[in-house]
Amino acid sequence: MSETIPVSTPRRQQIIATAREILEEDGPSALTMRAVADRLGIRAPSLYKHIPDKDALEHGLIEVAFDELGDAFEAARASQTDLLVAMAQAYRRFGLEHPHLYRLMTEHKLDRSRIRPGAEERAARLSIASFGGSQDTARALWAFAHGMVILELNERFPADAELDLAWQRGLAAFRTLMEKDT
Amino acid sequence: MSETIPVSTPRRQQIIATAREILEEDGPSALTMRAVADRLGIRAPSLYKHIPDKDALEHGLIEVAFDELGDAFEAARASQTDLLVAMAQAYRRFGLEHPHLYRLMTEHKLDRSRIRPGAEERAARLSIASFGGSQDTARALWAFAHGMVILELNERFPADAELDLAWQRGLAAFRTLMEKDT
DNA sequence: GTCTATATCAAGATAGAC
DNA sequence: GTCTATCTTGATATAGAC
Repeated sequence: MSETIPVSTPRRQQIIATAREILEEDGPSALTMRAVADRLGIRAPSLYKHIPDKDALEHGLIEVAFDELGDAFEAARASQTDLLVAMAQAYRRFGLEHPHLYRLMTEHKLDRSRIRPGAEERAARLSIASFGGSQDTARALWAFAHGMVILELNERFPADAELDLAWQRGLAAFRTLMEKDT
Repeated sequence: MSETIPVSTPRRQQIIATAREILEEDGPSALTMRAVADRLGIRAPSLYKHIPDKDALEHGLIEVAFDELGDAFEAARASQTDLLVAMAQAYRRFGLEHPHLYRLMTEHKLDRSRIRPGAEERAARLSIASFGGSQDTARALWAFAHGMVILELNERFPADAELDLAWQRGLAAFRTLMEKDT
């Protein structure tokens, strides 16, 4: 017999915000129910009156992340600089400024039934709609951007690699392609 | 007072091979010292006579993975088809055929002091030397390939996405660029 | 909505005997 | 080289009182 827990309450939002602080500051291994409770000044079991389980907590974080990435994309679209460059910069900046959050939202399969419908779609739509390329090209471009961000986060490029230049080369490649695309 | 354990013994290789089976079959959460020992018919503590700790075991797996990826690149270079396409196919195939191994070797920072010097370099050298592009372009291309593989493994593309086409678009983009490169 | 107490589980690793 | 026994740690989650 499982209790029904409302999806959105102030306390729940507070728990997710606290979880986010811990994740961003100390990484995923520090994100435990106990750590969240400690920071809120309560005991871990009390959390379960507000949120069903840890998985729900993580999906709450993913939801927030998609919302903020969407916000970043909207701001980039409004900027006056080259659109492709502006969107790429927004994406890269988000990843570098929120590495643990970025990993959380990209490193695993996503159970879309556990996040608010539309959260992911909005970010995807904003990123794709800006370009003239085909869907296939948009997917390839996303793969490039994700690869650049995650390999940088994982420190896989040589320490002296000029990643700004690698971004430029990649974007130049796709720009050429999209001008030829539908 | 720590015991010195030889880096390469038959038993050690056997342990790593067993660990690989478990990782590939059942994923990282199944890869425990106990599971490895069970499959070998011994007790977990006995493993520590042959390998220092679990981290060493994982780095042994990463080493094997780089060696095999290097082999795949060599085979691709010898093929008669378009080089860029052949290398990309080899990379993608490796990732899809060994998803857990691929994740293990790419998802984290790499402590290069714990793998055999040259293992990573060989794979990198084989992949880069084939192209005429700049280093920056090579890095962008790697990011594209990694992004395509890991997003496919994480099922992030729509189920009906035609990933062959996305690969084609991305490779076409980089090909155009490299023809203009140094 | 919070608490205490507890169930449950599982991991990596060491000591010391044989 | 393998064993048994054990240490140490830490996690998610539930029951039931207040």
